[in-house]
Amino acid sequence: MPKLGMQPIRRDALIKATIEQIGEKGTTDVTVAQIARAAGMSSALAHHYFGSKSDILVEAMRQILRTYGDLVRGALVQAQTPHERVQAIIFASFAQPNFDRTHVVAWMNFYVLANVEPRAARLLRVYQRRLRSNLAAHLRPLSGARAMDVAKRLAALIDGLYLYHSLRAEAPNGARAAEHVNAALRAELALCAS
Amino acid sequence: MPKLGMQPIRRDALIKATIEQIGEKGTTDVTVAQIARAAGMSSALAHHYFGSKSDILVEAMRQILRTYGDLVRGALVQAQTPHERVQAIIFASFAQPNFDRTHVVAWMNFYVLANVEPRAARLLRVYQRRLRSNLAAHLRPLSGARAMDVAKRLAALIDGLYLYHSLRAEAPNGARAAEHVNAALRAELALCAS
Amino acid sequence: MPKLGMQPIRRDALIKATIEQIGEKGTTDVTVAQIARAAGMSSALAHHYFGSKSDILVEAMRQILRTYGDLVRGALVQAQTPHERVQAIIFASFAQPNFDRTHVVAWMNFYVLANVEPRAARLLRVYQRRLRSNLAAHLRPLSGARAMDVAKRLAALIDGLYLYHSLRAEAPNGARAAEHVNAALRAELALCAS
Amino acid sequence: MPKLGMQPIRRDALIKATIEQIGEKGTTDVTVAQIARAAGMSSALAHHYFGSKSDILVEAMRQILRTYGDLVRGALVQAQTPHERVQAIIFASFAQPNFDRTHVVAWMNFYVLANVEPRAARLLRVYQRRLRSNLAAHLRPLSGARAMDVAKRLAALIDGLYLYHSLRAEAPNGARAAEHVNAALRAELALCAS
DNA sequence: AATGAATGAGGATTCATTCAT
DNA sequence: GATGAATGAATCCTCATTCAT
Repeated sequence: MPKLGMQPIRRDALIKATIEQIGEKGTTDVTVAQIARAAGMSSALAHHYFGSKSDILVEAMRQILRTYGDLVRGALVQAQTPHERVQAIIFASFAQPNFDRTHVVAWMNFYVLANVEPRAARLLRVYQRRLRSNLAAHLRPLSGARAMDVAKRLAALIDGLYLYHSLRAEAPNGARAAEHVNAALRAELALCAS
Repeated sequence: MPKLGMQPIRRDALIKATIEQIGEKGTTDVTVAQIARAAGMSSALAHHYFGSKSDILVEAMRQILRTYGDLVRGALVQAQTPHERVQAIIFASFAQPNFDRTHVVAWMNFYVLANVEPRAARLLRVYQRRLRSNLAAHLRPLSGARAMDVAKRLAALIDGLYLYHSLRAEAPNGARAAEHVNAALRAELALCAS
Repeated sequence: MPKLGMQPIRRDALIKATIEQIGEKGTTDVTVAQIARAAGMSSALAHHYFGSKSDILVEAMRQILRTYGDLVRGALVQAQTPHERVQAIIFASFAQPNFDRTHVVAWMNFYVLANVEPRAARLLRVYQRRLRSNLAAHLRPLSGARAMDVAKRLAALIDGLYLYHSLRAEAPNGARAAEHVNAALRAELALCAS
Repeated sequence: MPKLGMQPIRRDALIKATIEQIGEKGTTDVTVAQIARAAGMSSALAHHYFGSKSDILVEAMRQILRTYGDLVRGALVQAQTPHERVQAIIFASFAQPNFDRTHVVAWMNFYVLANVEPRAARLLRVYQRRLRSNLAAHLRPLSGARAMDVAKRLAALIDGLYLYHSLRAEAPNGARAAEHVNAALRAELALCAS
C-alpha cells in the first residue's frame, strides 16, 4: 500500500531506528539490514532513501544535534539572567530525550565514528565550538576574563559525564548529572568572586 | 631460527601495534592482519599468541591501564601532602606516554568497545572506580564530606578532556589539560574552605 | 495530462536513450533507470512500454538495423552499375547516423549481448547473412564464382573496422573507413580480372 | 592439504577458468564465485590472489595476449622471406589454442570490457598497434608505401573474422579463416605489383 | 616457532521488476 | 498514462579464524 510522500516518513523512521540500534547494540557496526528491519522496511529501501550507511549515520548524528540545539534554544528563551542562561544550557544538556542510555551510547559511538567519517568530525567540532562559545558568552558577565576557560571545563565535564554514563547499565539520571555541573559552576564562580 | 621465550616478546609487540593501529586508523575495525603486519608477523601468529581479536584488544586495554597505574603509583610516592597527592594523580592522567593522540584515540575506542566486550567494560569500570576512590581518599582531608562528589567531577572532567582531544588533530597538550583540572580542583577546594 | 498515442513516442525515446547510454557508458550494464531518466521518464514506465530490460535492448538493436537497412536501400536505388551498387552498400555501412562513436560502441555491445540473448543473436545473424548475400549478389557480375568469398571478406572487414573504432577515442571517420573497404574491393576485383 | 608456492598455480587456474567461463557463458558478467568454483576454490581465495574481479579479467586478457605473442614469435623465427613472415602472423592469428569458440567469445568480451576498464583498453591498443606495425614492417618489402594501409586492412579483417565467429555456434575453422586473410593479402599484393 | 593457504560467514550495495495509486 | 514505493535476489568484497606444513 504505497502512499505518496513517504520520503520524510521513511527517513525519520530510519534515523530513529539507527539511534536505537546503535544504542542497543552499543556499536555502529549494526547492520543496515538490522536498522532497516527495525524501521520496518528492507535494507534496499534504506539505501534508496539515504545513499549509504555512512549517510544514515551522519544524519542520525545531525538529528541528535538538532534535538539538542532545539532543547537549548527552548531553555534559553525562558532564562532571564546570565546565570539562568548558563544553567539553561546545562539542564538542556541532560534533558530528555537525549540523555537516556540509548542516546548516550549512540553519542559516544559518534565520537569514535568521527575518527573515520569527516562529516561526523565536522558535526562534533561544530557542537563543541557552539557549546563552549555559548557557555562563555553567558559566563562573561559572571566570570569575566576566565569565562572561556570555565566554559571549556564545563563543556568537558558535560561530555565526561556522558562518557561515564555510557558505561553504566542503569538509566542515567539527568538531574543528578546536571547538579554535578552546577556544583562545578558554583565553585568556579565563587572563586571568581573572591 | 625460533628463539626461546618468544611469547612475551611477540605479545608485547602485538599489543603495541594494536594501540598504534587503533590510534592511527581511529577505529577498532583495524584488521588483525594489519596489526600483525605492523608487529612484524603473520596474522596466524597473532591468533596463536592471543586466542582472538577480542583478546588482543582487551590486552591492549589492560596494557594502557597498567601503564597508567604505574604512572600514578610512581607519582604518588613522591607526593607528601594530600594536596600533592591529588595533583599527582591529575598529572599522571595527562603524562606521557598515555596522553598522546594515539593513546587518546585508542582510549576512546575502548570506551565504545566496552559496549560490546564485557571484559572491556569490566576493565573500564575498575579504572573508573579506582580513579574516583583514589581521588576521593586524598581529597577527604581537604574537602571532607564533599570529597566523593568532587572526585566524581574531577574524574569526569579528566575523561571529558580525553574525549575532547580525541577530536583534535594536533598533539594534545598534557600540561594545559592538567592545569584545567587543577583549576577545577582549586575552585572546588576554595568553595569548601569558605 | 496524458496524450493519446504516447506509446510510439515513449518507445522511440527509450530506444534512442538506450543507444545513447550504451554508447556513452560503453556497456549494456547501464541501468534501466539511467535509460529511463535519459528518456525523460520513470523506470516503471520503461517497463510498462517494454516488458523487460532485454526487450529494450533488443528493440534498440532492431532500430539500428532498421536505420542501416534504410540507408542501404536508399543508396541502392541511386546506384546504376553493379560496381556502384557494391559501393553503395559500403558507403551506407559507414554513413551517419550509424557510424559515430555512440553507435559503434553500442553495436559492439550488441555483438556481445548476442551471446546471452538469443533474439540479439538472431538479429545479428540476419544482418550478417543479408550483408553477405547483398554484397555477393552485386559482386557476381564482377567477380563471378569468387563473389561470395569476396563478400565474406568485405563484410568481415567492415565489422572489423567497427571493432577497431570502438576502441578509439576520436570520432570515427566514415569516409576513410569506406575508402579502406573500397581499396580492398579494388584489389579483389583486380585479381579477378587478371 | 595446503602446500607452498600455491600462488602461481592458483592464479593460472583462475585465469584459465575465467577465460573458459566467459567463453561458456558469453559474458564478463560471470560471477567471481562461478569462476572460483570452476577453478576449484572459494571466491575468497580468488580475491586473495587477485585484488578484484577487474584484476582477474585484465590478467585473463593479458594471458591471451601473451599466448598470442608467443605464437607469433614462434612462427616468425621459422619464416624466411617477408611473404612468409606476413603469413606466419596471419596463421598464428588463427592458431590454437586461441582460435576456438571459448577464446573468440572471451576476446570479443574483452573488446567491450575495454570501454569500461582502462587497463583492458590499453592492452587492446597495444595489441592493435603491434599487429599493424608487425604486419606493415614485413609488408614493406612487398607493397612499399601502401604497406601500412594494407596492414590496417588485414588487421581489421582478422578482428572482423573473430567477431564473425563469435556469433557462430560451431567451432571456428582456423584454416579457412586464415585462408580468407591470405586471399585478401594476395589481392592487395597483386594490385601493388601491377 | 611461524606462516601461507584456505574458507565460511557476513555485509554494503545495486538493480530489475512489481504494484498501488 | 505515469510514477513513487518497495523488495528479493544477487554480487563483490572483507575478515576472523583454522590448519597443514
